[in-house]
Amino acid sequence: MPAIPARNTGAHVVYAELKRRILSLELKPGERIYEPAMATELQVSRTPLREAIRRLISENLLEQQPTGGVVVPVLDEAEISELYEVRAAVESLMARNACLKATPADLDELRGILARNAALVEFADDAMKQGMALHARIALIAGNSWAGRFHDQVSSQMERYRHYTNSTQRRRDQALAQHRALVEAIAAGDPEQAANMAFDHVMGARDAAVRAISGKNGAAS
Amino acid sequence: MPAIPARNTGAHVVYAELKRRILSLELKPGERIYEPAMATELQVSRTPLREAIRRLISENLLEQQPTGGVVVPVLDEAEISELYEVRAAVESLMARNACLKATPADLDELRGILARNAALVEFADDAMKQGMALHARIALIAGNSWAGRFHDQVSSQMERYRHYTNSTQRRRDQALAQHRALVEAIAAGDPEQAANMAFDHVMGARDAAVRAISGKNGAAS
DNA sequence: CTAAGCATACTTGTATACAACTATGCAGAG
DNA sequence: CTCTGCATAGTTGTATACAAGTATGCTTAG
Repeated sequence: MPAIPARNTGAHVVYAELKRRILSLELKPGERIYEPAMATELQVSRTPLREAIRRLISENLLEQQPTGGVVVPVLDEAEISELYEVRAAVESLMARNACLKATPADLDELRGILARNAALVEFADDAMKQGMALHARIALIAGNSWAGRFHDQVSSQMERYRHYTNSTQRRRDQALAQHRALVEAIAAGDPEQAANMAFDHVMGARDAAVRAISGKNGAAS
Repeated sequence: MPAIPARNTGAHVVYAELKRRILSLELKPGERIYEPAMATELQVSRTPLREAIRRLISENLLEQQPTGGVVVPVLDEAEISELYEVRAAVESLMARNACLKATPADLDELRGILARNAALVEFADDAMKQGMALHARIALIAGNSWAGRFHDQVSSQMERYRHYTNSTQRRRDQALAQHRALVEAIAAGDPEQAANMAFDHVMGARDAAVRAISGKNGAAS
């Protein structure tokens, strides 16, 4: 029982389910959504379904066609690079702010996450989750709710590209080292350096992702 | 006649009208929206109205209350600072990218905007519009559509705070000088410097806005 | 055989009716 | 007098019926 009961309306459930399917690629990019069929499948009427669809359109997780009708946006490889860049900009800001606001307790927390991260560096999925945990914690310390919101949106979008950007062991080691350096920069109280480290770290991830993709394409074609 | 017919459904019209009222503060912060009354006023049924409302909630221009019912979000002065920071991060990224991609023609375009801006520096409203035109052009040159989207959202939000942040003549002169320096940094092809100039420029605007607000409050209380 | 026009089926957009839920005020017990 | 419980009015959430628009395939003229 959450402190705030948190409205659990049908439209919300449908929204969550559709979002899950989109991010997991269960709903394939390019696929069109027909309201009556989907409503039947999800056991609701078209009204709450439409509400969920509209919301997903706002979040760029569905696309309205000029002719009327919605489709799952196609994956555009060039977009990955853009998303990483925006994430870099936002995380850079967060690192800067976190640096200015972090308490000793916050620093302990970050180092704790780092330690857990180090223990899991060889497992791709867990390592990624821990990495996200670190960034999430920094976001919290930074205390800029708008930055947090945009960061969440970008992260959701990137989720769809997960399959393209599988990390290598080498890349994970590098990321861990960069995370360590970032936390130490925050601890040192140098906001410029913290911002730069965060930016470069994410941009490094971007480059790795772009290479991974062009590699796959190059091999395939 | 636009090349793309651009679906003009009732829900879209309602969306635009509500957004206009929210941004202009015609709908006052804290005010609740009752669907039947608003639907009658806008001469549509509740269905398209609700669709518009949902979309505005997604964009954080309306707020859903836990109990059910939507209100116009209250203006929180602390939020202005957050919004400026996010804008700084995004514009900084855009400046960096624009620097890497700008063609000679692009540079001419930017300098042209600067010239028009200089001519209007004493008129607060026009100066602001020209300033936005410059940033919009840079966004276009940067060619990161996601950054552009987020930038638009932040700009919309800031619109609501316009009344608080009236610029002074001194501030406008300073902004013009910074814009000139930014364009020259882009022209010089130094992405780091361009990014830093854009960041510092917007952060300067943030500080001015924060001072203006605390000044008003200090004087009032 | 090709292409234009039309009829038809289907999809989305809107209105309205109904159900579930929330808040407010009053009555009555403590 | 205060607080609890309930009745009632009003609001939001959902379903369904209808209207408007879109695409598809057939028919027919060239």
